[in-house]
This record gives sequence, structure tokens and C-alpha cells, in this order.
Amino acid sequence: MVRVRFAPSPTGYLHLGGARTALFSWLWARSQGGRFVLRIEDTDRARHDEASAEAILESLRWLGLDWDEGPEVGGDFGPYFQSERQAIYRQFAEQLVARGVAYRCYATAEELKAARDAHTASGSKAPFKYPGIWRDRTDWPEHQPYAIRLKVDERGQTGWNDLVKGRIDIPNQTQQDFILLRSDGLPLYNFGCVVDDLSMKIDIVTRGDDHVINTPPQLLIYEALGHEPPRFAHVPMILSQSGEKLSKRHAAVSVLEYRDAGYLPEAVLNYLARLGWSHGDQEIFSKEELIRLFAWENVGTSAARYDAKKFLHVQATHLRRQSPQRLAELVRAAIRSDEAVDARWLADNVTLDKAIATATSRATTLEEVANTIRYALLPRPHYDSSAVAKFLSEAACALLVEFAALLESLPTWELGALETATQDWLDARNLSMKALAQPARVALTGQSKNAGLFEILDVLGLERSCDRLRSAAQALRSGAEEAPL
RNA sequence: GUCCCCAUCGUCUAGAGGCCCAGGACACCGGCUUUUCACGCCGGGUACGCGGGUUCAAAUCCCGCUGGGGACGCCA
Repeated sequence: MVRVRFAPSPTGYLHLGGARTALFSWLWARSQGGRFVLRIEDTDRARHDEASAEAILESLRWLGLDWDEGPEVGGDFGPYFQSERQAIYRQFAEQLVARGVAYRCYATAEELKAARDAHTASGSKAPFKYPGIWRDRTDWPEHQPYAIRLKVDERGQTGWNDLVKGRIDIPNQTQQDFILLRSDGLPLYNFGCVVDDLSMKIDIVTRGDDHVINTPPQLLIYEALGHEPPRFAHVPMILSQSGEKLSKRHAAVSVLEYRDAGYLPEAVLNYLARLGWSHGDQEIFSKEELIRLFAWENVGTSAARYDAKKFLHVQATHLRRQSPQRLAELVRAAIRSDEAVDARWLADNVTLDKAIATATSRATTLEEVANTIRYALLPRPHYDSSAVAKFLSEAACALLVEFAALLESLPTWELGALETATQDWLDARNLSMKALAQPARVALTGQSKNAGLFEILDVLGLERSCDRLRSAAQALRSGAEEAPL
């Protein structure tokens, strides 16, 4: 059974790049009937942060990237927080020392700094390397803290066949006797990562491109441990719109920001998947399609730039593909916290469904849907002052009052008939549809931009429509020119 | 500086030697539709970084250059 993992460090939130790495792993696990393992890399206490870890879990939950093993669900290979695995790292490290492939290093931070400074002063262009002071010594001082370093043979090269990048070989000369376990007992990233991937029986390590350089040391550790390494898949990075590494400085990199802005999780997944992966000319994918179609060979090799407009387009497309039921559910959730909204209308399926149906072609996010239909859920719409000033002239208001009377005079409240009757009525007065529609739209919704007039009338119904037409006109008449709506 | 990765329209990408004087999507620019705003529909421009090879044939293979990105911690 395939076992893959996502191993984020809890440094604040799940960003787009991390989410995509998680997605690719998850897709592979799901398509192979494998296991998706979540492990939190919080070895460094400075990085151990409950809130951050929770934000990551929440992001994954929202995206629907469920994990089979990890925090909250447990599993046979736990614990799944590195901070709880220190004994395991120690055991592995000491085992390597016992076998003579790693050694204790008692060099202090000061000594190392001095060596580094001397190296810098010498003007050498080569990068500084640990001079191997303790490599072959056994005169270990008592009660002194020590780090554990791997004995690295700097001849030859270390390489692997990357699932996305193909063959990569890196000269061992670029390596050194790097640290496995710090003198305070905590593992360094490369060691903790290998020990965990090994003991959790991971067979594909998926991570960002920026980790390519960590792979040779990790391979050396697998070798020292006497184990076959897993396979590696290094996915290209996501760059900001301006082409730099994505960071908090760039707007909206956190997954939860998209949730809060009214994006759909499947839209985020779709957009992320298409950033670096492709399936011919297809742009829109459901989650199920992604699972079915995902393959490592179709993951691209070059970095991709984040593009907000394309993302929005993908989001809009997914929004329009939602079933009315799900959409109503999501819009309710998005709108619930708005206290001005009348719960009665929010609960009214007929009104809500009709309203939502008029909004999907002109909104891209749930947030926008909510804003578009809010007029139907409020006791009185919120009137946009410039719209009122522009369209609710005295003449227009008079027309609205007459229009209300017309509506009430109709034998049935049926859309087709309503439209014909209105058109005839306008024709008789030699007026254009525009002359009525704009003022009416403002009176009914408070906005100059919204659904078609007859759609709005249908959403509100006869009674509320007439009420709004008259009260808007009334308010203007009684309340002077500054439109006290 | 050293090492590594990458290189097709503005952006995401299709393209695994002839089907490509390069296709799709977003964006952009026109037009149609029209009760506003959208949706939708039709049309348009724009790309294989450069130089060498290999081959009957190269966007596709090889080399170099250039450009971009990443990594060089007792961080992850």
C-alpha cells in the first residue's frame, strides 16, 4: 500500500504552496488507495505553536484533504508531532555512533564561530565546512553536551531519480559532516525527516523544489542507516505575481483567507492543481476528476506564478457549477453572521433559491453572492446614496407609484404575463424599459447594479415589491433631496 | 562566490523529432446581445530567450551562453 505524507512546519498558516504540495500527495494516495499521513514538524521549539498547527489542520479540513494518520486521528506509526518523538531520534543517532558511521562532536558554538571567522578571513571562496575536529577522537569529555555528526565521504556523488525532475546528481564535495542531533538533543531537519519517513514507512516524499538540496544529505542518512530511501517528488515552487518566492508580504497566500473571502474549496484545489500540473487542455476539474487523472508524469518542471484573476475565474466557474441546494447551504453559512438579515427570509427556501439563481452569473465568490442578494433578506434594503441620487428623481418616483398600482391590478403573479403587461404599459406611455427598470431596481434593491427587474420582482413577490416601490417614492417626497433612505 | 533547478503568448499551460508558419485557458482589445451589472456568443493581437550542433526534418535531442529561481545554519 502506498504511503505518502505531508509534513508542514507550524509557522503560522498553510500557504498556497504548502497546500499544493499536500494536494499532490493526497491525490496520489487517494488514486492509489494508499494512506495519506500528516506529520507536524515542530522539532524546534520556536516553531512549536498550537495555534499555527491548528490553522494548518483547519486549512486541510476545509480543503477536504483528509488524513488517514496524524494529529487527532492517530495511527500505528505515531506520535505524529516531532516534538514528541525525541527519544526515537536519539536512539537512531546513537545507533549510528555505535556503528561508527556517526560521531560525537564536542565543539562549542564559540569554537565553531572562531573557525568560521578564520575561514572568512582567509578569503577562501569555498563555503565553510566543519573542520572535522572530533571526527576520529574518542577522548570524550565527561558531562559535556555533544552534537552527533554524520561521517560523510566527500568523494563521488549522490543522486536519485526524482519523480518530477528526473535524474539529479550532486557532488559529495558539497557535503560535510553535518549534524544529526544537536547538543540539546533535538534533531536537525534532515535527520528528523529521515527517521520519521523511515519509521512511518513513507514511500514517496513530496515537497517543494527548495528541498532538492536537502535530498543528498538525507540519502546519506538512509545509507548510513542501512535502508533503501523512499522516492522523491520535488514540485516546482509557486512564485508571486512579480516572480519572487511567495511570502506573507504578498497578498492572500493563506488558504484560510480564501475561505473567508468566499471561495469554494474545490476551486482552490482546482486552481492549485493547474499550477504545475495539467491534463491536456482541460482547465476545470472536480475533486473526483483530479483524483482519477492525477499523475506525476504530468507535473511540470518549472516554477509557476500565482495569478489572482485566473484563480477568480476558476472560482466563478465552480460557483456556477454548484447545485442550488449546496449553494443555498453555503450562502446561508456566509450570511448567517449578518445581524441585519431577517432570519425569516434566510430560512425561506423559495426566496433564497430564486435570489441565488439571479446572483450566480454576476458573482464570483460566495461573498459576492451574499452581497448581491442581501436586499431580499433585509427588512429594508440598504440604499446606495449615489444610486438614489442618480435614479430616484421625482418623476421616476411618480412612475414607481403607478407601477406598483399596475402590479397590483394584474390578475396573476406570473413572470411572463408580468413582463408583457409592463411592456404594454410602458408602450402606452411612450416610455422605454430603461426609464422604469433603473429607478425600480434602485427602489427594490437599493443598488443600481443587480438582477433583471422581473427577476427581482419575482424574488420579492408582489407585496414586498409594491411596498418598496411606494416607500422609496414616499421617502423621497417627504424627506427632501438628500434621500433619507 | 559555490552547488542545484528551470526556460513556449503578459500569466497558467498543451506539445514526448515531422500532425505546429505552435493549440487551449485567464487577462487584454473589438463586436453582438441588452432594463443596469454580469453571463453568454463571435472575432482579434501576442510566444518556442540567444548561439552552435545532431537529423532529410527540432519548440521537441546535445552543448554553450544568457536570463530567472532556489539552497548554502547546532532553521524547517
